[in-house]
Amino acid sequence: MVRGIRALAEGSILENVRRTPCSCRPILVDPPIAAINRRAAGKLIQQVRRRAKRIVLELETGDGFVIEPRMTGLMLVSDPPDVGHLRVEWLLQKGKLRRSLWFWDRRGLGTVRFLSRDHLAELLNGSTLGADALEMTAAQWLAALGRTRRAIKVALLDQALVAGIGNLYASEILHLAKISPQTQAASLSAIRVERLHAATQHVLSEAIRHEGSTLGDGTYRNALNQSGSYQNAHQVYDRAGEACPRCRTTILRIVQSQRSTFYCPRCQR
DNA sequence: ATTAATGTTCAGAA
DNA sequence: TTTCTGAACATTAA
Repeated sequence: MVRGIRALAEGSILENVRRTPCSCRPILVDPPIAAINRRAAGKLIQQVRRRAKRIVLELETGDGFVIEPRMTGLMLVSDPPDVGHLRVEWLLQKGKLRRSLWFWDRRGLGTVRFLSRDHLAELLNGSTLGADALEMTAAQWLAALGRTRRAIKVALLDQALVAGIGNLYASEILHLAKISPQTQAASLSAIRVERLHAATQHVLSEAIRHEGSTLGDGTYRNALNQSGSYQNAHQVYDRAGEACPRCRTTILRIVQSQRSTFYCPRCQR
C-alpha cells in the first residue's frame, strides 16, 4: 500500500480531507474531520511510510495521519473496488495536478487518526508496538519470545512482541520454519528462533514483492485496485484437507485465540 | 433462516 | 502482571 501511494502522496499539498458520502456506517476518524482540517489543510505531505501494519502520512509540520486498514481496508490512488465502501478522501494538489487518495474499507473496522508530532513519535518509537518484524535481529526475536508463555502462533500475532505479522502470514511463516504452531514460544531453542527469524524475513518480503495475498473473496488490492499474487505461494493457509507441499501429509486447521491456524502435523514440530 | 467464518485491534474480565 | 473473551462491522458460505 505504501509503495503504491508514495509517488502520488509524497510532495503533494493536502487541500483537505473528507468523509465520502457512502451509505455505510462511518469508520473511526479521530479527531473529527473539521479539527483535522484546521491543522492539516494546506500542508505538505513530506513522507509516506509503514510502521508494522500501519500507514503513516507525515506532514511538513511533523504531525501526521496514521491509517490502520485492519481486516479489509485499502489505500487507493484510483478505481475503488466499489464506490459503496469508500470511506475517506484526501484531496491532493501537486503542481497543477489535483488528485485524490482514498481509504476504502468493506467491513469498516479500519481507522484513520491524525496525531501531533509528539504522539506520532510515540507511536513510531514507543512501546505499544514491538520492533518491526522485518527490521528485527535474531537476538531481538529471542528476547521477545522469551517474555511469554503462549503458543508461538499466538505470540506471533501479538503486535507488542513482534509488530507486523498477521494471521495468514503467521501460518505460512511457521510452516517454512518447520515449527508447530502449538509450541510454547519461550521453549524454542535459539536455533529454532533463528529459523523463525529467517522464515519471517522470507515470507514477508516475498509477500510484499508479490503485492500481497488476494484471497477468495478478492478483497485485498494494491493501490491501483489490482490483485496481489502471493496467494499462489501459500503452502498451508486455507488449505485444510489438502496435502502438505513438502511431505504430502494432510494439512490441519485448528483454532487458537479464536483465529484459524493451518499447519502440517508432520513437518512442523 | 441461522450460524460461523473472514486478512484486526482493544477494553475489560479472568 | 499476563492472557483470554467478546465486540466493533459487512459479507459470504455452510
